[in-house]
Amino acid sequence: MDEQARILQALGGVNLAGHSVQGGMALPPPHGHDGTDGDGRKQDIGDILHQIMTITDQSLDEAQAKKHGLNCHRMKPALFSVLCEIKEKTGLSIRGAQEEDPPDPQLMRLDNMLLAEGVSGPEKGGGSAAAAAAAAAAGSPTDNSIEHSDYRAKLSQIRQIYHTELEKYEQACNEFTTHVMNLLREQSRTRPISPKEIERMVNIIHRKFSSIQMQLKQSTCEAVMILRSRFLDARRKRRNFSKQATEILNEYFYSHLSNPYPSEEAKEELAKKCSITVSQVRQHHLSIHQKYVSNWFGNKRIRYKKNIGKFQEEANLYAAKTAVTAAHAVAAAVQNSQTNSPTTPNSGSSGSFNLPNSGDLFMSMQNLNGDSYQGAQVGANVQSQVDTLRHVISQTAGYNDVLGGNPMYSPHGLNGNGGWQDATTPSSVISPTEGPGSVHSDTSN
DNA sequence: GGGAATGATTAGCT
DNA sequence: AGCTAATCATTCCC
Repeated sequence: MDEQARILQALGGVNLAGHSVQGGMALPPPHGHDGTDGDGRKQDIGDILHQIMTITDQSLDEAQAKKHGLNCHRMKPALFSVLCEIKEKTGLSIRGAQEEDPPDPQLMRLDNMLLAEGVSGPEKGGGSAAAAAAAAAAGSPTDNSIEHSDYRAKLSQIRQIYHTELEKYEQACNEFTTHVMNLLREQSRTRPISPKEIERMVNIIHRKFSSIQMQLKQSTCEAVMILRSRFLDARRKRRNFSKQATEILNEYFYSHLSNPYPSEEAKEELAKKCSITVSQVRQHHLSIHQKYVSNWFGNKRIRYKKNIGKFQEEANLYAAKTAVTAAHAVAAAVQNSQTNSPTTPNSGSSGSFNLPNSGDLFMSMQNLNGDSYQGAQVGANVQSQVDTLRHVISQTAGYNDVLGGNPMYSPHGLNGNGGWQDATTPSSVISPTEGPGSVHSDTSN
């Protein structure tokens, strides 16, 4: 500051102290001093300075004329360099404060969300399978897809608006920026403006515009959320599976009671069988139908475990149902085994039962489960078949002992440590050992 | 209308 | 990544 004043004083006796040069503040006209003619030159310089300082306050035409006049002034080069020097000194304090601000977390959140919702990202291919990833709405395929297309139409509407607006903003921003830059560059011939300053100004402009963009993004997000809650939060709007589907799932569940964890393939198969036949959309790597199945099994397991007593009847029902099939299959298998060599990995050769074709019983289990569960798992599957058979046998009475007496029977599907086993320990469901009739004696906790 | 049933979602765990 | 357990939200059924 002092220095600035000193320089100016030396130059023309005009005291600038306390005034920001770049601020473009108008100074009181210097001729307020007594116009002692002794210094025409001083007066002259004062005038020039004053003109420079107030150049931004004038109308364009006026300024243009003045500028021209200034540029032609003989003292201009000297004055200009001095001003540049001053500027350099004062400029130091200005810059350095805010260079690169870190990305705004809120903005990032908005961006992420827009991307996730498919608003800001690349256009999703019109392919039939593509767009629907987000929409995991339950329900029948038909109204599902109707809701879908409706949703997608609305979403793309939003998307379009968003993009045109964004483009508009960007364009406006660019226009404004170049305009300001031109202006500043133009002025920099008259008053000292460093490129850095121009850059700074551009940054300020960009920041302003991006805050406007943020508003756009925010309202877009809001719109999407509303849309979502209207349509897709039909995610929560559940719909019961068809009776048939539940039946199929229950069949699988109770016939695999000792290990009701369908493999991925089994899930897919089940989903297919349950006629949830919308296009296969991959979520993560799980088809949404598998997800339905997974949900179902998750719920089923937990609810069964929580209150086995309540499900007893159902268990019996399905066990009987499937066991009939099983029995047939076994019968056929026995016949076959006399001619064909057994093909299954004989895990444990459980008792007198040879179940070479057990895999056919429930949706070709060999393929479904054998692959991923292997070893012990195969044992578990065989086990489950045996469970079913035992159950039905005990119910139809008469054959209790064929299998019943075998104490090694308790399932060993996973292990003993608190997993599914504890709760399902079959004695409750299948209870041949408890003697006939006591099947239902098992009450809740 | 109200409770039971049930599909979906979530946090937390492994 | 898949599971359990708790919970939410809707539908079913009396």
